[in-house]
Order: sequence, then C-alpha cells, then structure tokens
Amino acid sequence: MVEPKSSRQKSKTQDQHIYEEIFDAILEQRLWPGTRLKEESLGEIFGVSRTIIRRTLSRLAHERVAVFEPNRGAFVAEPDVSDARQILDARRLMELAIVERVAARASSIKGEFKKLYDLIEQEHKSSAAADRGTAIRLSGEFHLELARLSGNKPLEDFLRSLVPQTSLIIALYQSKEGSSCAIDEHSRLLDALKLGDAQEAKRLMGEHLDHIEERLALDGSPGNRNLAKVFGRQVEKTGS
Amino acid sequence: MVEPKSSRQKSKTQDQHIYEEIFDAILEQRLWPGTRLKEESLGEIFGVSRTIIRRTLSRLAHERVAVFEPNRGAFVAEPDVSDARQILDARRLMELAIVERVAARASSIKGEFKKLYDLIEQEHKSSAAADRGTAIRLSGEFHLELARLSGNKPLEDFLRSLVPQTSLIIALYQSKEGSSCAIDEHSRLLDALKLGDAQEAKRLMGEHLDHIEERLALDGSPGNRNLAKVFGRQVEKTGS
DNA sequence: AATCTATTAATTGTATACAATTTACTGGTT
DNA sequence: AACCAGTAAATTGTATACAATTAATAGATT
Repeated sequence: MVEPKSSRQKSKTQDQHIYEEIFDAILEQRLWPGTRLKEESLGEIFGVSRTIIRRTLSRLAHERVAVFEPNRGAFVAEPDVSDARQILDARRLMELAIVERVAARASSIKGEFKKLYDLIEQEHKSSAAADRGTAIRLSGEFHLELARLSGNKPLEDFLRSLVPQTSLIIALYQSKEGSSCAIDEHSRLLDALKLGDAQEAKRLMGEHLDHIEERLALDGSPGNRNLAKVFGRQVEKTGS
Repeated sequence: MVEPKSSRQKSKTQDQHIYEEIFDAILEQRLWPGTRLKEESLGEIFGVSRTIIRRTLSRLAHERVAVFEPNRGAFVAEPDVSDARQILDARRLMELAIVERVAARASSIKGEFKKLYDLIEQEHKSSAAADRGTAIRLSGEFHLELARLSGNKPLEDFLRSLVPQTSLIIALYQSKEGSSCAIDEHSRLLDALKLGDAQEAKRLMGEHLDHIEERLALDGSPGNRNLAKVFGRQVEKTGS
C-alpha cells in the first residue's frame, strides 16, 4: 500500500487545515472582530465548495469565535464588555485548573516539556523581530500546549475556544501596548511546573492573567477603547 | 406585521428542536452509547434533508456527545474509562465553579430560583411515577439551569456538553441502581444557594457528585460493568 | 440634493445529484 | 459448514442547483 488515502480521507485534514488557517489568523489578529466571512470567497481561497467552508464556519461559531447572523452570514465575533468579562473569568478558572493538573503530572510527563520550551524560544525570536502577530499566536499556542499536558481533553477543548476569544477581546479592548513581559512569565511558570510546584505555578498563572487583564479597558470608558472599535467596523479582509 | 417569520427563519428553531430531541433522548437514555445515527432516517423522522441533520450531528459531535467515524457515519459516543474520568473531573470543576458564582449572585437573582424549584418538584413526581428516564433528564436540566444562573455563558455552554456526556457514562458504567437521593440533594443545595452560602453549597455539590461517581464502576473490573456494554453493541434505535 | 421606492444583483439557506466508500449479499471453493 | 471473492445495495461526503433573503442600485419624488 503506497497511497491508501483517498481524496475523501484527506477531507478531515483538509477541514483541519482551513480551520487552523482561520484560527491562526484570528490569533495573530490579522482577522479583526466583525470581519465578514463570506462563504464563496473563502471557498475560492481554499479551493473547496461552500459545503466545506460552511462546516468550518459552523465549528468556529460553536466555539464562539465566529457568529452567524441569520441570512447575513458569518462574522468574526465581537465580544462586548459583558461577554469579555465572562470569557476572562472562564479562562482564569480553566488556566488555574490546567496548571494544577500539569503540576500534579509533572513527574510522569517530564519528556513532554520540550515543546513548551521551544515555543518560548520562538516567542523570544518573534518578539525580537518585532513580529507581533506571530508572538501573540505563539503565546496562545503555549497555553494550548499546557492544556494538552493537563491530560484532560474536555478542558483542553474548552480552552481552545477561550484562547482565540481572548485574542478578540485584546484586539477590541487593549488600551496599553503589550510589553513583552509575558515571555518571562511563561518561562517562570514553566520552571515551577517542572518542579511540580502547583501552588507557585498557580500564583504565577494568576499574575500572568492579571497582567493581560490590566492592559484592557473593560470599564466602558470610551476614552480607553481601541479607536478602531470606536470609529466603526473594519475593512473586509476576506474579499477575493 | 402578523407573520413576519418566513419558512427560513424557522430554520434556527427547527435546528434547535431536532438538537433538543436527540439531546433529551440521550439524557433519558433512550439513545444508547454506540447507537448509529443514520442521516437519512433522522431526516425522514424530522422531515428535513440530510443537510440539516448533518449540521445537528456536527454540533453533537463537537460537544462529544456523538462521534463521526469517517465514511461510516455518526454514532452516539461511547466514552471509555479514561474519557469518563476526564469528563467527570471537568464536570466537578465546572459545577463547583458554577455553584460558587450562583451563590455570589444569589441576592440579585432572587426571582430566578423558581424554575429550579419547579424542576425539583417535577423530579419528585417523575420519581414517584417510576419514570426513570424523565427523572434523569430533569436532573440534568436542573444542573443546566443552575449553570444559566451562574451568569457565565461560556461555563454554561461547556456544562451543556458535559451533562449529556455524564449521562452516557452512567449508561455505560453504572453498577448499582441509582437511589433517589439525588432529589433531596438538589433541594438542600438550592436552599444553601438561596442563602448565598457558597461554602456549604460547594460542599453539597461535591457530595452530590461523589454519590454519582460512587455508583459507577470505573475501575475496569468487568464484573461491575453494565452487561449491555460487556456483551456488545445495542440494537439500533434509529432505523425507520 | 436628499429621501424614498422599485428593481436588480449578490448572498445565504436548503435540497438534491452524484461520486466515493462501506456494508450486505450471492455464489463458489476448500 | 466455514470461508473467501466479487458484485449489488446502502450510506456517507462533496459539489451544485435553486429558493429565500438581504444588500446595492437606479430612478422618481419632494
């Protein structure tokens, strides 16, 4: 058997690929909240019919990263302040639970920490190269890899929807420019995890999330809001 | 405007209806783990094309209540022991967090507790009538209503996938028959919540979940497993 | 010129047609 | 009788066609 995979069995990986492209675009903030996701345009871009695109959009909608407006199509989600608070609350709950579980398993997954160190290194590089988009995405991937190491798939899946949603929140509400402190925070967190120090790891994760939230203006004072959001919708980035 | 809704705007509620029918069938354990969900059959039952059914199945698959096997179709999920442990772990985390949040908001949502009392009453009735399926479903709805009152939609959505998954776990691994203690537990939990006593409410919820887990045989000893699971797949319940 | 209305174009929502694959069945072989 | 191959039927996976709706445009009216 040289090529056992038919054109149809590619479908799942094909699906996954399209999903990840959009996912990454949101993480890297190339795809802005409110951006229209036109089905035919996306179909042309990825060389598939609307059927496939529609399934991908449906998945994104289920993860609350996209929203379907009836008869108007799909758009990148625009979480309002209330949504944002709920998402960040849920994320904190998840991240602390994940860190706790990773710390508890630390001794039995020693070999699995390598990818986390690699991600941190890549983050450093992207940050040094002032490649903000990539740096943000890698930061998200760090958290997702942590979730994977928790050994709890439901928690991992849930975080997979919260991470891009956080990205949208940052796009909409970040007032101060993000200093690159996050990288060192990841490093220190990982050190604590490797030692299985759940208490310290949770403390560091809590602080890490505090720092992310501190940079946001969720108090509703328009002065701090992202100008793009204040002055209206973005240009479509999906058109052919 | 007498009838502003077109045939297409029914679609969303139509979708929701089909989803809930299957969801309830799983909660009530009329739909057994491993049952095949044939697209055309379901389409005939609900009077829609495979397109709609496929979307519903896709949603169920995303919630891990159903599973797609490539080129073979969708089946009701059959969580293995490892899956079960992760699901129950995640569910405990969620339920405790939810209870905490409901307790914190207790004073500002006083009027919203009515539905919970109604559900408990219905549970009593179904239990008295020996209507086990309905009783189980109502128990699930109690937890979902609680999640709604947490005021955190992401957490609510996540629990909405964990509750039917728990139902599947119970179907597969419950060894001892469930005594009706759960009802009183719901009552006492609700009393604590109404008072805003988070500590006590969490304690009660923890015990409640302990009791559910105690009745399961997740240790892998086949002697305690559900016979239906041991001796193989169930009869299809989906055929026309 | 601005606003409203009618018409056209663009887009989504659903059903259906067809291709790829799996499952069931039949007949033959050991 | 059990087992295997080959064929037919059933089922899924994808693309496409068409209907319903929304958005865009042009023309008329104030």
